[in-house]
Amino acid sequence: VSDLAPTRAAAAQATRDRLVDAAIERFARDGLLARFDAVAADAGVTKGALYHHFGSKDGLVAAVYKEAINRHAERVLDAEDAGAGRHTGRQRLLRLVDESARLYTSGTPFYVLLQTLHDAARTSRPELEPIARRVQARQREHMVQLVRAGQRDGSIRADRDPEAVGLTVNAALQGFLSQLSEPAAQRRRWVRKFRDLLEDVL
Amino acid sequence: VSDLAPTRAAAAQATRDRLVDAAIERFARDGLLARFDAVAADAGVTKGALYHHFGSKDGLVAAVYKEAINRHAERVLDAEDAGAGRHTGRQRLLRLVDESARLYTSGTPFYVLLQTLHDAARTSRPELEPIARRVQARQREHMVQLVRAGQRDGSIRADRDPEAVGLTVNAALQGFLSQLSEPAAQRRRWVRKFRDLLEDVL
Amino acid sequence: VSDLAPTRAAAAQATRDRLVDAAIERFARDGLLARFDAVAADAGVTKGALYHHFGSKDGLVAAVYKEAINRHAERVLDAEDAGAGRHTGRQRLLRLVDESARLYTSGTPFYVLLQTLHDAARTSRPELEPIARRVQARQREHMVQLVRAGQRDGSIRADRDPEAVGLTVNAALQGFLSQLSEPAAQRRRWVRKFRDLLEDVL
Amino acid sequence: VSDLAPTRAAAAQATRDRLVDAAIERFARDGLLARFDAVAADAGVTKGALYHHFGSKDGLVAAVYKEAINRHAERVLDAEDAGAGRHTGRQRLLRLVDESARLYTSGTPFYVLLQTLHDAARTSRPELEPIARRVQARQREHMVQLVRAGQRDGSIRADRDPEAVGLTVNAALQGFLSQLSEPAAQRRRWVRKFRDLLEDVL
DNA sequence: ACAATCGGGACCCCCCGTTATT
DNA sequence: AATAACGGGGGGTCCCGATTGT
Repeated sequence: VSDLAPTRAAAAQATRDRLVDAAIERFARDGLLARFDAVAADAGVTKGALYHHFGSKDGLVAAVYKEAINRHAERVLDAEDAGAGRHTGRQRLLRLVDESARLYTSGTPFYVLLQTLHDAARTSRPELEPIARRVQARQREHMVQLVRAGQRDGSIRADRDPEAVGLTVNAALQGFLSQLSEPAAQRRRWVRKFRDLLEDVL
Repeated sequence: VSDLAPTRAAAAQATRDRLVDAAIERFARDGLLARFDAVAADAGVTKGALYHHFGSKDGLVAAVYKEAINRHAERVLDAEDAGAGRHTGRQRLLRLVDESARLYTSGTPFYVLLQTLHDAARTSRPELEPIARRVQARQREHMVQLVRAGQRDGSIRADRDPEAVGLTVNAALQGFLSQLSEPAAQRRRWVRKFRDLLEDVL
Repeated sequence: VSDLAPTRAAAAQATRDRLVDAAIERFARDGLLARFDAVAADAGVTKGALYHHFGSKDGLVAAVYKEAINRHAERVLDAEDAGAGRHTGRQRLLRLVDESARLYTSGTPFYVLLQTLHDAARTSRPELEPIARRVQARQREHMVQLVRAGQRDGSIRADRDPEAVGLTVNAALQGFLSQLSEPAAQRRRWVRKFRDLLEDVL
Repeated sequence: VSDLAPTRAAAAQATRDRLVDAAIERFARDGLLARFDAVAADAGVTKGALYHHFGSKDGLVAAVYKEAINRHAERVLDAEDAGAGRHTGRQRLLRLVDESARLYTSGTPFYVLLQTLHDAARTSRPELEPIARRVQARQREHMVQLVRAGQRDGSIRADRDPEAVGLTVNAALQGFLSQLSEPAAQRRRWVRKFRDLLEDVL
């Protein structure tokens, strides 16, 4: 008749989503060491449900990581193509830099968490490494593609090695943004200086 | 009296050193979550000694962090002034990049640990933050100084903003080297490309 | 209507049988602490079905115990009357000893499980006790009957107390066969020695 | 000066002993599934101390098993040599049978526990197997020795195979006494009948 | 200075049972 | 009849720190 009444599978999916959301918030505030059932309690269910959906705490962390990555990617890609006027490779590259800086320095719990997850993947949680590798590779390739596009449309100097430029921009951006201990204003100032240098170099 | 026989204080210092060394090795292998008495056992003493010297586990971690930073700084500064010929700012900057890359991609437990400590300082262990801030600040300033020196001796283009260049090099280096999941060869290749780009830009 | 098409009830019975079979295998391998849904998964259904058929885990264990006892009894009684020639009480008694030894030392999961269930009935699972008592009583009586039959047909010395002999044979057999930790060959050697002694004593 | 003040090591040993005693009582009443800290609480300490002394619950169970075996062995060996008059092999063998029956049918928690531990060693707790094997082997050998001694001193018929007799007595005894579900009076009656048969056969 | 022992809390895992659903 | 989601409690492990002794 109608799907006004949530079907079984839909309700389960909703629960799962609530759990991921709750985990993002809780992990962002308390770190990845946050208690297992605190997350469940935040989502209004019990540990049993959490265990049912994710199998273990590691499973939950992995799910959160994937979800966080996807949400960030969506935002950044949206920004890249936003705005009026022409979209040269150079413009898109700079917009990506700006938007990444804006988001990561926003100080929102979400980006604190995302940074934490990236770190954990490299150090304390090797099981997240494959996920991290994939997202890093995708990001690097995307950067290099933007440089190549810029060279094709004439907005970026053709005598630069596109791979060198793309990788460097990516690395510098990461380097700047991972200095979480510095105040956001400071980091933004650095990125601006970096951006100006970039304008000269491209 | 005489210090031919090792004084009580000297013996204590020796124990303390052994503990720090053991902690570096153990943390490098098992991560910072390694057990408190595993470290002590490695050093041939018991937990009591550790507690006596460092007060708490956090105290030990902090001591290890400081020690690791000092050891790294020593090595890198040595390399910067090594070699024959003139030591222009440009040369010293490039040597610093090379040597940092060499060390961090060496895969030795020591550098795995150092990276882990940097990460922990910004995410899971806020008490390490002050230490991290100081070392980062020193590193950034040192980079900028090298660029300025290069501009004074004519080895680096004078129309670049020295702060922008120094900070960017520092950030990019960190970005490249923190990708621990990538094979060392890969990371070294990236740094080489970065170095070539740098030669053009400076 | 017709029962050409398997009726609902028949399908249910088939599921029940599959569950018992799966439980025998799983319990034999992992012990009675095996997980509830592991059994169900082995049978290709979920926990719910198990709960539906047996009410609880204890219910399943009890059902398995009864089933295992029946299967064993069938085999042993078959063997007792097998073979050509006369079937004196003595012969039947010795055949029962031989066959029991053969089966329990076979090392098949089934007999490992049967032994486990006997043990559990007397220690950790008092609810199985009534079942165990019945089967033990039946076994003892059967032994004594065989001795009495042997005395009637002249194959066993008449001056022995039939109850003493029957109970002792039963007990000794249990004692020998419950030494699961010893290699089967060892246990079989013991039973052979016991059999030889028995030939002299009967 | 004096050891009135309990030295450190002695106090620790006392704690350890209290823990073993508490575990014996608790396990005897509630089975081996008894809670870890219930034992500790009974002994007046906390889980931490228990963990310190035995490493794990399995470690505690193993320690309890060993201790229980030793206590039983002491009692039974004492009884074997007790009483006035000559100590022929035959007498000692029969006394051992009597005393074992008396103890195991005493219904004391201690012997319920001992039986439980024997069972667990063969089924649910393979890590106890080595301990069980050793004690069983010792018991078997002891039985056979008694028969041999009896044959040497003329109290037991020389034409019996001593190994067959010893092993059979041992096995039958185990078989009788492991029928925990039967009332003690019943089991004692059986053992008496067995004893009478034995008198005829030896 | 260092050792040995003990206190104690927190947390994840585990798994059984039940309910709503088809 | 059978499923899948969910509730919910309990236990062992772990490990830091404190105390007491030497």
